[in-house]
Amino acid sequence: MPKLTKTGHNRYLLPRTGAMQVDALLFLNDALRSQLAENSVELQQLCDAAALPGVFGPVVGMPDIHAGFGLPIGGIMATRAHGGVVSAGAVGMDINCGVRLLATKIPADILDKPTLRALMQAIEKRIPAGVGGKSRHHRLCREGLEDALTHGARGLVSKGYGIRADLDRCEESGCLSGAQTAAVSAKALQRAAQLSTLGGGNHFLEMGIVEIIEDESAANTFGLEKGMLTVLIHTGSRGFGHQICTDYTEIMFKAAKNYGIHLPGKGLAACPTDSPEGSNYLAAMACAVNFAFANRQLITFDIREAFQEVLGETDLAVVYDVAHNIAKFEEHFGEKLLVHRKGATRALPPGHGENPVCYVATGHPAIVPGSMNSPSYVLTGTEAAKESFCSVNHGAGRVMSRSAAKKHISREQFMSSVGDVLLNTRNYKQLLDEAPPAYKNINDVVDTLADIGLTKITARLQPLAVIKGQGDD
DNA sequence: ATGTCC
Repeated sequence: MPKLTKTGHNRYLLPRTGAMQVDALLFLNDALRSQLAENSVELQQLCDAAALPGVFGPVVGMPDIHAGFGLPIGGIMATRAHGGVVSAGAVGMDINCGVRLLATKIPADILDKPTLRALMQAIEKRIPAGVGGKSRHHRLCREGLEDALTHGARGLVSKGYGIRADLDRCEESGCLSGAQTAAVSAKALQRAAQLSTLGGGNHFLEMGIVEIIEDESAANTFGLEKGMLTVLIHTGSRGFGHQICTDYTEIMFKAAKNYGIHLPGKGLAACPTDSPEGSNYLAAMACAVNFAFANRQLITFDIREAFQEVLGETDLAVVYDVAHNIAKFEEHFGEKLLVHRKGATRALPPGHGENPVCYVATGHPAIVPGSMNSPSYVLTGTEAAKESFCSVNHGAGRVMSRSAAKKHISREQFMSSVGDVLLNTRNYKQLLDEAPPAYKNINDVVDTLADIGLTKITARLQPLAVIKGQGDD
């Protein structure tokens, strides 16, 4: 493995060596660099990805990088659309894990704690959270599933679960083309009954306040105003996407040798993009992408209903909905590429034609969720971000494994790290692996990119009330 | 991330 070499401010390189076809490029400040061990798993994973056939360099590591299954989380791997490979593990288990931000016209300071608690309860009553969990929209899951998988949020809006403006403010307008349910296993389809559930792990629903505005003009365009209440939805394709990743990792792992592909491990199992295995994966992946868009659309519907019940208010406007685990065909450096973003958020620069019409002048918002009491960010892409295939980070990134967090974070540390934020804690021990000390400092992570012009900060959101999925104990 | 190992 090559030595991690500093090449500039907040900039490191793993120069191509051995089987690597291309370099790996990382963005780290001094604090984040010191948290990354030489020869660490995440660095090895970047080098492994750089050795796949048809990879178009560099493989990129974001400042929130940490070890994942195959490609690290916080990793971007572009492959040639023709002559390259697609890897299920390089998209991730939670296909189209992503965030949707809603803006309200409600000044956050008029909501006292009992009102916030009432809103939390009205939301929790409607949206199952935690591992497992069955949808309360049973009829939709039964009769509308095919439509949700092929048309995503668009299918739901046409059924009355939202408005046209919601779709205008979603990546891909809430529907990724190319979805084919025939490419999805029966086992995965069974797990699709989780439509409109939150899930566990790092997923959450959060009410927050627009605390700082750094780019007044972009904030205006996005409908964000200082002091106003926001709602952030962080979830993905649940057991459905998980099953598709598992299924196709197995299929690709077995088929790779037929294409003469040497795999560094199962996590990066890959097949040619135009092979039957590769194109079937992309057709199934699109179903999971659409499932997640539909999931966030239904959750939006439920949250609007909850606000109606408690406040008599349904004016919750979608600011944007963006994936951070996805593979998409895009053009970069004049080449047609398949960009795998795993724990990385697309951030197109101003003027880029793929922006939604309403956001062409600013570039679409790239929404970066914090964790519990950590702030979330609204960012935009820049011309300089073309270096990272128009991508920014996706969160803070783990600094402690789940098991290490459960072992080392004390009750006192947990309580003080949560501070004044209202949390639906049933048993704090279940939330230790999600507590802020288990993560890197999100301000460091965002500043690492902002300092070198790879992104521009629009606004910072401070959490007020957070709903996390938990088990029964 | 995940019916946290069919």
